[in-house]
Amino acid sequence: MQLTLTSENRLDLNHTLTSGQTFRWERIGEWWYGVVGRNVLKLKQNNSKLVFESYPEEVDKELIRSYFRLDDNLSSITRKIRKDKVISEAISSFEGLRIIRQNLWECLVSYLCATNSNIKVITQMISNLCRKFGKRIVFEGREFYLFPESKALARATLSDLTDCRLGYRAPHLRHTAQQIENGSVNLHEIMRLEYEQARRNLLGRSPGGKTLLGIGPKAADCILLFSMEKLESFPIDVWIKRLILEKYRHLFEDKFLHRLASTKSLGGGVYVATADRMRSYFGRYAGYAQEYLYSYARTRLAKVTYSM
DNA sequence: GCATCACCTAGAGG
DNA sequence: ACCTCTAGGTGAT
Repeated sequence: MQLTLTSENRLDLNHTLTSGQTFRWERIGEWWYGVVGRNVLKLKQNNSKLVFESYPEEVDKELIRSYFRLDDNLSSITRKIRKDKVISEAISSFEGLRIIRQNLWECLVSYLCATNSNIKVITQMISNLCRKFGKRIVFEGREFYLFPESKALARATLSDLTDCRLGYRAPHLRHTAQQIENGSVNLHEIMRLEYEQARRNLLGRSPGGKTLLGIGPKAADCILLFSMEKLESFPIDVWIKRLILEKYRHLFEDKFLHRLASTKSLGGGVYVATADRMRSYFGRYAGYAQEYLYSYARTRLAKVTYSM
């Protein structure tokens, strides 16, 4: 099957799949292989043609369209977020980079695992989880695994999870899986709320403690952006922090910049204030701006540690 | 609220 | 060989 891209729904598969949003895609030769929902997907792009296959079920164009958010009018969005020279250069360097529409549960687990880690290690953790708890599918002689159901992770023993090299995240993940499984947290309901309200729910505290262990402001923003349709969400990780301290100082007061620079990990207050400012600057598609800036920062910015 | 600290892990650099 | 640091942070005190 194939799908024709137009200037309205331009897509760059490589930029999109290497942007650190998802941890489940692998490039083998000229094809990208990944697992989406119940199927293995195999994709390649020739200019405006997107060729795809799937297994075991045949997926239709609509699934591809939805997954890569091809209904977002990218040229209109980039026009709206192109506020300055920095973002402008980022957009030009990564044309066709899109936000991927991820599954709620998979996204939650992925970003719970992503705390204080790096892409390579995160990919390994997720892969271990899928191999241990997900359904196996053999396609073209290769093994693939579906993403495990919440039930499977809620029932998992702690040692099964630590075997997946999750480290201190293992009890967080099990607790979170149990909250989902017993219905005390309903991701679909949270998704229906407005950004602020949804974020409060993800970070929420209940009398007994935190509802979703392992989910802080950064992880919450990623979940909101990648799986809850909150395109205004602007997650701040170390790369975006570096970029802000280098290129967007003028948006903040000196005193605040000093605080931002001096804290190794962004505490709640500093994080929220920074993210709020960036959201108000870029507007309702701030999340797209963040993705372009993130790719730009990772490839262009020198690695400097800001500690004053 | 706000700092400080501990925490799994793999890999790089001294 | 060993340390130390870093990497898409969060939770407890």
